[in-house]
Amino acid sequence: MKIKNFKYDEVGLNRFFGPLEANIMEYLWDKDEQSIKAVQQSLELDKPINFNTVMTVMNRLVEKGILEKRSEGRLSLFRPVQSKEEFFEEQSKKLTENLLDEFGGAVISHMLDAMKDADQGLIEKLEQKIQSLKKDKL
Amino acid sequence: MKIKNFKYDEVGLNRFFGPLEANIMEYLWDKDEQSIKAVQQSLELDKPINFNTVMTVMNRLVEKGILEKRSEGRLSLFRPVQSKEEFFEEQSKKLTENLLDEFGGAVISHMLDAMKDADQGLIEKLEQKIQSLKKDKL
DNA sequence: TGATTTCCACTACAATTTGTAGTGGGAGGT
DNA sequence: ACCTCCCACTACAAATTGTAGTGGAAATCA
Repeated sequence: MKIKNFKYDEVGLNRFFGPLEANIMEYLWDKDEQSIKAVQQSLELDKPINFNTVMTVMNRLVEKGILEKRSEGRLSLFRPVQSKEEFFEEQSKKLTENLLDEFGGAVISHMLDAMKDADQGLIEKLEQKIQSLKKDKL
Repeated sequence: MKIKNFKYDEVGLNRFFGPLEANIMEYLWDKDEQSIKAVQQSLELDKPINFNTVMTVMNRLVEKGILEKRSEGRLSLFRPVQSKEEFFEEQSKKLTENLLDEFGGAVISHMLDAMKDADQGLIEKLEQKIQSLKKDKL
């Protein structure tokens, strides 16, 4: 099932997940494979959270293909299918492709506008990339 | 309220709206200010759609700040706040900024990768943009 | 062994979003 | 006075996300 939405008005993981989901993913990406209890106890440090609530959301993340579930005896252990880096890599790639498909050249303009005030090095890098791309085309 | 989500697995207006909302917006962007009845009758050509259904969704679009509502006697007329071009311009801009904020340079790489297989004209355009950017910096 | 604790499955409910549609009221025409 | 048209208000359904109860099975403890 994977990710379906990119939220404008959130930041980081919250762009892709609900707030509780995001906290769970954050923890699991930090700690790798963990039990529900471990996750729940960690979240509990912040504010009270029911064990069953955490369990339900984690199981839903499994259904969505975000987490993997493994049984160790009667204990269930959960782990992200992708690393955080892989996840962000994939999402940024998909979003970029989606944006280019949908809006084409306008995205390029916006991108350069946004970069103009910012990173000069990025523009250099971009230029080099373009040069090498042009060479490939010949 | 405005737009909150960008949907990966849809296309065009359906990335920003539900399917009925999208049809309504499509029609209003084509025809400008229209009554509910006019919209409903147009949609009806495709498949049966209840007048009240169209009305409810249009009123919600007003609440979201997408449409403007005006009363002409006892008739209500609706019109998009932005032109379709303005809308896409704003969304692509916001999304691009969001993407750069969130993922930085990775987006540039993905962009170039995506472009490589595709649009040669886009690369030219990009190069020109960079040239003019570099001039501005001097 | 019997009681208690731990962990999980199953189930259910609430809020939000989007599509759907009924009821009823007021305005205008016949 | 009646009928039609348009709208306001209300309600319900599916999906998504957060929340949590009940109960069963396994492990632990007395």
